[in-house]
Amino acid sequence: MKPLRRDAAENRERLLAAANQVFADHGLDAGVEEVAQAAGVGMGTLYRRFPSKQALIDALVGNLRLELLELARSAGEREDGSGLRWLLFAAGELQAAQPACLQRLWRHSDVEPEAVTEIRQAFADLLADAQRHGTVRPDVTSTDITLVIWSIVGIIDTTGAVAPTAWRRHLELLLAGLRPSGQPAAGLTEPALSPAAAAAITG
Amino acid sequence: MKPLRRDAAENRERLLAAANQVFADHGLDAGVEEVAQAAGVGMGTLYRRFPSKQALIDALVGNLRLELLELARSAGEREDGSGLRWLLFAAGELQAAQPACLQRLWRHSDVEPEAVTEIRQAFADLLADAQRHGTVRPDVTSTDITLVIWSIVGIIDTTGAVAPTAWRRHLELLLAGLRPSGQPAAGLTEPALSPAAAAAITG
DNA sequence: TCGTTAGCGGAGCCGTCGCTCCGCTTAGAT
DNA sequence: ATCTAAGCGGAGCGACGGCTCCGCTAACGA
Repeated sequence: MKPLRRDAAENRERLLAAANQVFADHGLDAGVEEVAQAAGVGMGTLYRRFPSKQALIDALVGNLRLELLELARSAGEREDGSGLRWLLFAAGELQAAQPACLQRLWRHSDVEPEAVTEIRQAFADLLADAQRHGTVRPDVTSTDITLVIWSIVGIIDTTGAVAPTAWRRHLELLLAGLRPSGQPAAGLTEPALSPAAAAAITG
Repeated sequence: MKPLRRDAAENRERLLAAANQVFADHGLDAGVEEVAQAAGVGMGTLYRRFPSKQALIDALVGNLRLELLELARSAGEREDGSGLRWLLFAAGELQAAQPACLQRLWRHSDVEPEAVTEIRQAFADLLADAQRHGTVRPDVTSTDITLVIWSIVGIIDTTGAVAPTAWRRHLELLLAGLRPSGQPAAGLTEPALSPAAAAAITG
């Protein structure tokens, strides 16, 4: 595998950035021509670098999965039981910042599969850790954490364009649901979604 | 507006049922021809009854909104503070049973808009009621309930095909997050999603 | 029973979008 | 400075999906 010519490598990066932007703005249904134009290159260039639109999307998904893996590893270094909460918020930030391929991120897709399993394992370990520290109620399982992630994805997908931080409020409430009996509810730091914003989405 | 001929009316119903089925199975991207075949009618019949694919979808959305309005009204009759919880579960059941146009249900769309506002008002009233009864913590606002609904939609959208009741577990945890400080956490009645099912979705 | 007309089916039209092809350009080695 | 092959752009091809059109059928009032 010879290294790419300098201009070609630069165009590749531009394409990825443009695709991220375009798909985030107009959804994955956006046309490839729009991506090429946003990157300032021709269709030929796009298809020389990525054999299909799907491959382009996969590249974005792969990058995102690797970034998430990074986060999962740093979360694992925390030993005080706060890693789970930290990782959930960090993952939320990442996803809210790059909402282009959210669905694909957590659905069956062959890119970087080992990253996904390692991330899942990290979440399981962090959950056990939190339960050991008494931060999370004992009847919660690791698939419940998966549900938490999926729900955040759904919230970002719905509200992201209008209220990019609304997912935090949702996550805070959800984490409150994971607290053991007897613990007082933590105050909510993220302000509630404004009714106007909600109306803008629901119509 | 003259009433439809008997066979025509029957075909209209068949089309709605078929569309619901097909869209639920293959998403809204499913072709109109598939819908027509599932209904056992020709394309002409479909387009005589519904001027566009969008109109067909809107009809489904409208029906769902009206059914939901029904539920919201019955929930309002409960005066013991349990209406909110009841309505959330009832709405979840309805949505899980008819996942065809879930996204459109709660997004800007001009069909039956007054139903949507009435439903939203009902949720707000039920929330106030629950807070008066001390079932829900006081710092929760009505847009938080909107977030709850959106998150359920997201969960059903993700897990519906593999685990049609997983959303209940999620809702139970979320409701636990709404409980005031000091109240013990209610036990979870819905079993956790199996790791195998989760893996089937995430890959 | 008979006539009228709403209703029916499905081949095909047309716009869209993913993708390819090929003649020109230019980075980078010698 | 020169050469060459990797890279480039964008017109255009083919497939697909929403929608239309028109000759035939049958519901239903008289």
